[in-house]
Amino acid sequence: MEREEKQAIPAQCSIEKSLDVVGGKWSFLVIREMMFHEKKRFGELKQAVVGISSKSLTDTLRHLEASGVITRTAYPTVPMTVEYALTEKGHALHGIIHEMKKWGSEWA
Amino acid sequence: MEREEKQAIPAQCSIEKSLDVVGGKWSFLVIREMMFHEKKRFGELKQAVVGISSKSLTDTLRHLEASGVITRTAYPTVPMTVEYALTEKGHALHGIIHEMKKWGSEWA
DNA sequence: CCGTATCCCTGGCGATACTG
DNA sequence: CAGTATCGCCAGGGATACGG
Repeated sequence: MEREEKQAIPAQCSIEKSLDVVGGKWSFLVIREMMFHEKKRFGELKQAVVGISSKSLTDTLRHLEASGVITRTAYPTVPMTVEYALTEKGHALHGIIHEMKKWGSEWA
Repeated sequence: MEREEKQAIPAQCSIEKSLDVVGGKWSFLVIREMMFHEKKRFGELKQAVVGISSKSLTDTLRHLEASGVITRTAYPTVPMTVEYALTEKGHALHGIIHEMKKWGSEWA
């Protein structure tokens, strides 16, 4: 029987599940921006998240989108216009963001 | 054009400051263990945090210690005994851990 | 404007062996 | 037991160029 899963990465506790979504290097910073602005375009995010490259931003956005945390909406304008927004699941991350801001301001 | 001038990379908002402490790959999982057990020895942590290597655990512990989140106490027994514990600053991370557990259980 | 496609290099690990 | 030292892999991510 499968009593034993992979010994490598077995038990997905709630924290591990969260980390799988927002554990990336840039995840929190991207989400933070979106939480404060409701809608964000690619270029705006790239400017706001200081130091991120196009590739890393794309990767982060794709991952968050696949995780159901954000939505991507493309408008057939010329040039192209794309807007990203938090889903309900994404907005629910507010508690974590809030606690991190709080701890960072008090202790770090 | 009239954008708020955020300093290049070192723009340390509260979230970035938090990430600098607990943004590591294993940080949250190590802290989680210590938050539930008050005292933890090296070997216990290595068993509890499934998949972590000695090197990564050492690196994580050193970083957390340098950040003032945990303390390291070595007892001159044979063989050596070392205990790690959260500081007040470390215990203050409870809010973040709690929110991550909550979000992970509800959404992930 | 919003990406994707390459190239390439760093460093983050894991594995192993060894020490106090 | 609790690390340190060393090697080596390979994925992450930066830089650049280009396509829709």
